[in-house]
Formats: sequence, structure tokens, C-alpha cells
Amino acid sequence: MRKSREEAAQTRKRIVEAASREFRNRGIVATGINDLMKAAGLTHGGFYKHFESKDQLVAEAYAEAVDATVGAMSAHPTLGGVVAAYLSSGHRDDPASGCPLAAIGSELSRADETTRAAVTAGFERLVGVLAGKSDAEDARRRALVTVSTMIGALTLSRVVSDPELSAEILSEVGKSLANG
Amino acid sequence: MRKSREEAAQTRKRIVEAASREFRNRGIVATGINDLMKAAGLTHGGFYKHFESKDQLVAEAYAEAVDATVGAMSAHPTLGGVVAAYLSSGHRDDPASGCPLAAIGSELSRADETTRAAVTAGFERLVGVLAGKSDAEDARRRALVTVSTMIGALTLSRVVSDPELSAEILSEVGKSLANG
DNA sequence: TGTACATCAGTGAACGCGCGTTCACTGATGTAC
DNA sequence: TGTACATCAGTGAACGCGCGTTCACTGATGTAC
Repeated sequence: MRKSREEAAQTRKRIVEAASREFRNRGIVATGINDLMKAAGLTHGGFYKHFESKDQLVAEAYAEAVDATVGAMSAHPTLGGVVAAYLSSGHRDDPASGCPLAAIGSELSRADETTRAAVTAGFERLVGVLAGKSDAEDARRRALVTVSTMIGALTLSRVVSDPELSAEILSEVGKSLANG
Repeated sequence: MRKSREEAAQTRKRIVEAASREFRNRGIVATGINDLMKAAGLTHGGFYKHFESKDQLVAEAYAEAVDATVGAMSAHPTLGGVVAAYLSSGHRDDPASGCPLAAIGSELSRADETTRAAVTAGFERLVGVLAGKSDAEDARRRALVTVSTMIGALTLSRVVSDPELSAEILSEVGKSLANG
């Protein structure tokens, strides 16, 4: 049954990626080891050959998610482009591959110290990307506000059950950030 | 063992209040019936004499929390006062008695339909309070942005592990909302 | 107003279930000679 | 290069535990006469 080093590394990566998606989709506490090992095409028993604990995986899965988010943001040349993509219905309807701060924000505040350190670093990177796209003197402050507003608006657009209100939040906040 | 109608009503209220605090403190999924019945000074078995399910309690507990939040917001005469109170370190450090959208926002998007309807109604009330404190033509749009920004910033201030960064988020976003 | 009976709030044991984690086992891979 | 042995990725059963929910029971409260 033993796999080659290369295969094992790929397996580990597959688990982290599956976890990253599952946590954003269903929440951290609500996602079991069994769920995500199944999502990675394995049985649950092998989990501890790759990770010491669920907490360790949470930290790595968060880091994976934030890498993708930072990459997607950086790909847009303008700040307006970043905002439009972030506050899109596509992003809203696909939390599994979107920003982890919006998908599991309130759960992350109860995560262990290692994860919260990863969250802090990831947040700073998001702020850095946005500040880098601004010409303003107080670029960092503006970036802090923009990130807060985008994360809040996306979270709210997912939480309300009225589709029109959800669309209104995205479009009105998007317009406001584009003009501000 | 039977209690009077009045006592029973008080007990029910005590359970809702305890749940409201516990859910905001520890998260919905992570809080068990046993935990919150203990917090209300009871044993777990009696829970179903008052509620049909945990889901039903979640909806009621959310409504209780949003009532308190709307009340606290309304008490401030100016929009600046609301923002300052919302983005305070006191609010950040006491999620149990604070805004439920910031404390359990990402979990609420996975709640059942009844709860999400309560969330939607509560959100509209918050927006209404803020819009009512503005003189601007586009008061509703501004309120949508302000609510999104406040909820995002408070969530982020709780999620980062660096205390200085947390304080920076609150103060910089607070300043920006006061001037905008 | 007093008495007899029905109601039901609250208790604590028990239900099946899924959780995170451990473990004996398998057999292909990696290593030493 | 070939062979013998150690390693270890992955499986599936099992661990103790706490979950949401149910239930028989208790005894004070509420109701009917």
C-alpha cells in the first residue's frame, strides 16, 4: 500500500485543497475529517500520516485559500477591477473557492493561535495588494477600509435570504467603493 | 416539579438569552444544548419542553440579539456616535453582548430558512436605524455601505492576532466613516 | 372554599450517531549491502 | 545490479466522547366540581 514520496506529497496537497474548499463551504466546525478525506478520495484513517491534528490542517487550508485569493486580486490591474470581482454574484455564490475571511470570518476568531497568525499574515497581504493599487497618500488606511467593506458586504450578501436585497448590497456597495 | 406559567415563561426567556450570548461567544455549531441549558441554570432534558429543536432556538436567539443591537444603536443621537460605539474595543472584546452579524456572520449564512429570514429582517432594521440618522439624499445606500464596513471591520479586528493591527483597524476605519 | 384529578416544567438516564484520534495490518517503496 | 530488510502511505475497525433528541418519572400547579 505504500506510495512513493512524490505520490504522498500530492496526496497531502490534495487533502489541503479539499479541506480549504470544504471549510469555506460548510464551515470549520461543521466539517469532519471524514468529510474532507472523502472529498480528497481517501479514507479517514490516513489523515494522521499527513497532519498532527485537525487544527494544523485548518491553518494550512486557510493559508492555501488566502494564497489563491491574493493571487486572484493581484491579477486585476485596477482597484475598481478588484472590487468588481470581489463583490460579484459569482464570488458570492461560490464561497468554496473565494475569500476565506468572508466565508469563515467569524469562525476564524475562535481558531487556535497558529491559524490566527496565518489569518493575520493573510489579511496584511490583502491590504498590501489593495494599497499597492492606490495612488492616494493614505493608501494603507484606504485599503483597510476597502477590505473591511468588501468582506462585510460579501458576508452580508450571503447571509440575507432575500435575493434582491443581496444583489442590492453587492451593487450599491460596489458603486460606492468605485467612486470613493 | 411543575412550575407556574409565569415561572415557565421566565425560564424560556432565560434560555433564549443564554443561547443568544453563548452562540455569539462560541459559535452556533460549537455550542451544545447542554452548554446553554447549563448557562441558563437548568439540565438539558427540559429543553424540548420549550423549543421544538436547536434550529428554532437559533432563530429566536438571533432575534433577541438583534433587538439589543438595534436598541443600543438607536440610543446614540448621531451617526458618528453609533460608529464610535460599534467600532470600540469594548464591543470587540465582548461579542456575547454585541452585534450578532459580526459575531456569527459566516455561520448564519448556513442557518436554516427561518433563521435567515430573521437575519434579513434584523439587517434591514440596522440599515433603517443608520439611514434615519443621515441627512443625505442617498441615505439608504450610505447606510448599506456603513453597515457593511462596520461589520467587516469588527469581524476583522477580532480575527487578527496582532493587538496593534486590531486597534489600527478599529481606529482607521472609524475615522474614515466619521469623515465620509 | 375544599377536594380530586389532570397537566406539565424540569430531571436524569438513555437513544443512535458522528466526531477527532488511535491502532494493527497490508504491501509497495526506499535503503543497505 | 540484485537481494533482504526497513519504512511508511493508506485501510478499516475501534476508542472514548459529546452531540441532538427522546422518554419515564416526579411533584407542584392548574382546573373542575
